[in-house]
Amino acid sequence: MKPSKPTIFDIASLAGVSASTVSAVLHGNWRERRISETTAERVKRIAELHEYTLNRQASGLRKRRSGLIGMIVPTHDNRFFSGMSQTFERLARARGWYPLVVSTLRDPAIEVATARTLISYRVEHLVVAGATDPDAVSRVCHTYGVTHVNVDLPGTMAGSVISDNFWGAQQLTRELLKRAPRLRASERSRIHFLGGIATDYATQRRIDGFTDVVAAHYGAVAPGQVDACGYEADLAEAALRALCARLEGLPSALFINSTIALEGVVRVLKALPSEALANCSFGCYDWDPFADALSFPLLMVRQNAQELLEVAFGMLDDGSCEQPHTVEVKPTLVFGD
Amino acid sequence: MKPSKPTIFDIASLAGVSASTVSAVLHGNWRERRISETTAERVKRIAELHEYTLNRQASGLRKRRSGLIGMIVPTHDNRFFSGMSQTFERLARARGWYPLVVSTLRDPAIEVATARTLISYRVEHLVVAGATDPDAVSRVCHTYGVTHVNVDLPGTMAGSVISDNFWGAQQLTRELLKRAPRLRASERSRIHFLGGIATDYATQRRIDGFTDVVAAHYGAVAPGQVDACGYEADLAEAALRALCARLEGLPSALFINSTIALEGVVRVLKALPSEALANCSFGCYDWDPFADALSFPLLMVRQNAQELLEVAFGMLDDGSCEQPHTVEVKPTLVFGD
DNA sequence: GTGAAAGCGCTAACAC
DNA sequence: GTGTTAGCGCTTTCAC
Repeated sequence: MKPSKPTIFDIASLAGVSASTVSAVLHGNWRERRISETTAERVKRIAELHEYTLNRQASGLRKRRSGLIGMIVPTHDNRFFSGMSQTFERLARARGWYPLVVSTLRDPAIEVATARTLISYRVEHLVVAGATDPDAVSRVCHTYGVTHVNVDLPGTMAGSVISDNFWGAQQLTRELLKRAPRLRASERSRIHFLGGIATDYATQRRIDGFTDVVAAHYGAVAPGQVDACGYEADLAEAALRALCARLEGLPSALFINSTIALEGVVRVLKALPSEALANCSFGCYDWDPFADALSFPLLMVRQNAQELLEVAFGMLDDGSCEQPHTVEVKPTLVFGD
Repeated sequence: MKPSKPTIFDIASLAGVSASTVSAVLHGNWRERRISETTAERVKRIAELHEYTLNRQASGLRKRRSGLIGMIVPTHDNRFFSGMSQTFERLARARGWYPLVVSTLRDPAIEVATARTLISYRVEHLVVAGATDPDAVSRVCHTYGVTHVNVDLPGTMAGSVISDNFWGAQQLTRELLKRAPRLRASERSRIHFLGGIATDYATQRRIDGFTDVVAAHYGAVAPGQVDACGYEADLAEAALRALCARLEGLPSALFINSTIALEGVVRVLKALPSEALANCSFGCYDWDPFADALSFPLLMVRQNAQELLEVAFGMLDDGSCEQPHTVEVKPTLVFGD
C-alpha cells in the first residue's frame, strides 16, 4: 500500500552495476563515459521496469541546482495575471525550467515571505509580477543571490519590464476623441477618466497619457475630468452616477481604467436607452473577452502578457536583469466592433 | 555579487555550538533538548544576523518530507480553475503545506508527465482538477504511494469530488421555465440546450438534468432541442443563428452550457431589438462576473470551488481519498437581477 | 545540556 | 568501461 520509490542504488544492484553508471545512463551522458551499449540498455530497461524516478530533492542538493523558476503574482483569480501564469509556464518549460507560480494577495509582507520560501526550495530565478513592493523582494533576492526581474510594476533594484501605460493611454484617448461626437470647444469638459487609484504607478501614467492627448486637442484638463475613484465596481458605478447627475447626461467620451471599473459602468448603462449611449464613446484600459460582446461599441487596450514575459526571460537569460532599468512594452488597441 | 547562503554549520561555528544545536533551536524543539535559554537566544540572533534560511531540499531529503502539495489544473487562464487555484493555496497554507499549481492544457500525456515531475520533487499529496484522464494520473500516484484526490471530473481509482451537474441543470431549467413566457403545449419545442460536448461527463449530466425537467413539464424532449455544438464561442454563435432561422425567431428558453458559449450567444443577441429578447429567458451553466452586467436578465449557475476543495482536502486529511467514491457538491443558482 | 556521527539519494572527480 | 568515494545541507539517534 505504501510502495517505496526505488533509488538509484536499487537499480544499480538489480542491473549488477554501480550507482554512478546508472546515473550516467539515465542522464544520457553515458557515451562520454564509454559505457557499453548493452549495459546502458539493460540499465534503462530495469529502471523503466521498476518505474524509477529521479529524486530531485537529492539531485538538486548535490548539483546545487533545482531546475525551478518561480513567479509571484498578486492573485491567480484575475484575467491578466492568470494569462501571465499560462505564458510563464510555457516559456519556462521551453527553456528547460520547471515553473512555480504562487500568489501573494497584493500584500508586501506575503510577497517577501513567499520569495523567501521559494528561495528555500532553491528556485534559481524569480519573476516578480505586479508586486506592491518590488524592491523589498529585490533585497531578499540579492541577499541570497537569486536573479530576478520585475514585471508589470517596476522596481528600482533590478530590471523591470512593464506595459507602456502612457503610450497606451494616449492611443486609447486619441481613438476615443476621434469617435466622440464632434465636440464644441465649450464641451471639452465632457471627456472623462474613471477608475484606478491616483497613487498607483500604472494609473498615474495612464492619467498622464489621457491628459496629454486631451490637452493637445482642447487645452487644459480640469481636475473634475479625472476621477480615480478606486478599483471596485461599486465605486465606479457610484462615481459615474454622480458624474451623469452633474453633467445632466453621459459624458461625450469615457476612459475607463480597468475591466472591474467597466463592470460598474455597465451597470449604469444598462438602465439607459440605447440612444443615450450613441452620444458617448467608451474605452477601457484592459481587456476582457466578454466586454467584447457588450451591446455598445467599446475600445479596449490589451496588455501584451506574452511580450512582457518574453522580454523578462530575455533579461534573465542575458543577465541584464541585474542592472536596474526599465523596458516598456506597447499594449494593443482592440476595436470592439 | 554571488552571496552564498550560510549553512547550519556556518551558524554553528559562529555561535560556538554544534549543528544539531542550531537545528533544534531553529525548529523550536530546543526546550525538550534542554538547551539553555542563553545559547538558544545567541543562536537565533546569529542566524537572523546572517540571514540564514533553511535549505528545504536538504531538509526534505533528510526528513523524507517536502512539505509540498501539488494541484494540476487544465489551464490557469480560466475563471473557474483560477478561482480554484486561489482557494487551493489558501486551504493548503492553512494546513501548513506549501502549494504548487501547474497546468496541463487538457492533455492526458502532460497530465501524467506533470504528475511524475511533481512527484520527483516529492510532493506529498496531489489534487487532480479537471483532468482529462484522472485514472492515468491515479496509476502514477499509486505507483509512488502519493495520496491524491480528483476534483471537478471524477475518476474510478481514487476519491472524487465534483459539482452536482444533474441537480444544477435541473434547478437552472426549472427557473428558466418559470420565467419563460407561458408556453402552449405546441410550443414546448421552443426550449433549447446549447453548447458543450455530448461525450463530456459534465455536459452529459447537464443534458440529463435539463431533459428530466423539461420532460416532466411538457413530455418528451426532441433531439433537436439539444445542441451540444462544442465549447467555442464561434460554434455557439453559428448554432444559435441556425436555430433562430429554424424557429423563425428566438426560442422561449435557452440553456447555455458555458460562459464561452454565452459569448457566442451574446454576439447574436446584440444585433436584435430588445423587444425580441423579452420573449426568451436565458440561463448559463457557469458564472462570469461580467455576464452579470449584460443588458438582459440572465440566470447563472455558479460552481462552488471553495466547497469542492474543502471536501477534497477533507478526503486527503482523513485518508478516505484512497477509496474510490464520488461526492457531489451542489452549485448555486445566481439571479442576474 | 550538548556534540559526534550516520545517512537521506544523488553526482562527479578520480581511480584503475 | 566501470567502480569507489566524498560530499551537497540537514536531522536525529546515541553518547556523555
